[in-house]
Amino acid sequence: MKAWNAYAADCPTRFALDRITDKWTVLLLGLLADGPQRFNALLRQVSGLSQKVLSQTLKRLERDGLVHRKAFATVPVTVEYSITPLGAALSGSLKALIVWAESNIESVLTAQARYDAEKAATV
Amino acid sequence: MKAWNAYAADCPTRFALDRITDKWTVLLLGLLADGPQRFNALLRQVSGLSQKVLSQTLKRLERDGLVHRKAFATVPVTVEYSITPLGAALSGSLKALIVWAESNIESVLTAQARYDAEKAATV
DNA sequence: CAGCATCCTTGTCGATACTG
DNA sequence: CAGTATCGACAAGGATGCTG
Repeated sequence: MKAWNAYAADCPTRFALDRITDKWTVLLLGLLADGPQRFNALLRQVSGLSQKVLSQTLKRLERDGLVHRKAFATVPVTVEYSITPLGAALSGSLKALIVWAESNIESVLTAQARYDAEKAATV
Repeated sequence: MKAWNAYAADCPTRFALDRITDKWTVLLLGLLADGPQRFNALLRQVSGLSQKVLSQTLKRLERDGLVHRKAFATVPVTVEYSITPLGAALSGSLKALIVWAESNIESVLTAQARYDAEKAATV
C-alpha cells in the first residue's frame, strides 16, 4: 500500500486528478451514471461540446477504465458507452459538483458582482 | 427558483462548473478547508504550481466568493487566505475527488496498461 | 512577503471536410 | 452512425525579472 499524494507533481494521482477535473468529464459521467448512451445522444445532450472533443474525452475515459465502449456489428455501426464500476464510484462525487453549481450559482454571481464593483470603485 | 442547467452551454452554472473543475482549485480548496494559509505556504504545499497561476487562481476564487483574502498591514505585508462558507460547502465534494484519485489510481493505471496493450496488439 | 509585468512555448479547441 | 484528419486561432502556463 503506497502513499499516493496528489499534492506531489510527479505522482500519478496528479494526472488522474487532472483528467477527472474536466468540465466535459463531469458532465459526461453524470449522464452515463444514469444509463448507457450512444455517441450522438451524448453529443446532443451536452450543449457546446464538439464532436472532436467528445471523441477525445470518451477515448481517455475508456483508457482510464471509467467508461466502457461497446460496438455492435450493425449497419451502420452502433456504439454504446456505459459507465464502469470504477467510474460509478466516482460519478457520485462528480454529480455533487453539478448540484453544487446549480444550487449556489446565485451566490457566486452575487459575489462576482460585489467583487467587480469594489475593484471599479478603487480604480 | 430558476431552472439552472449545467448541460446548457450558455447557463452561468457552466462557467461555475468550469472554474471548480480545475486541478489547482481542487487542491487549493482542499488545503484551505483545513484552515487559513498564507500565499507562500500554499505555493510550497502544491508541487508544480507556479506563483503566477496561484495568483490567478486565488483571484478567481476570491471573485467567485469561495475564498476570502485578508491583508495585514505588517512590514512586509502578510496575506492570509481562508475558505468562505460557500467554499466550505464545496470543499467536501472536491476532497472526495482527491480521495478517489488516491484510492483508485492503481485501478486506473491497470486499465491504462491494458488499453495500451490492446491497441499495440491491434496495430 | 506577496505579488505584477513580460515574453514565449505549448496544447487545446472550434470549424471544416472526409470515411468505414 | 460514429467517428478520423487537418488547419488555424487562441489562451493557458512556465520562466524570468522587478516592486510596494
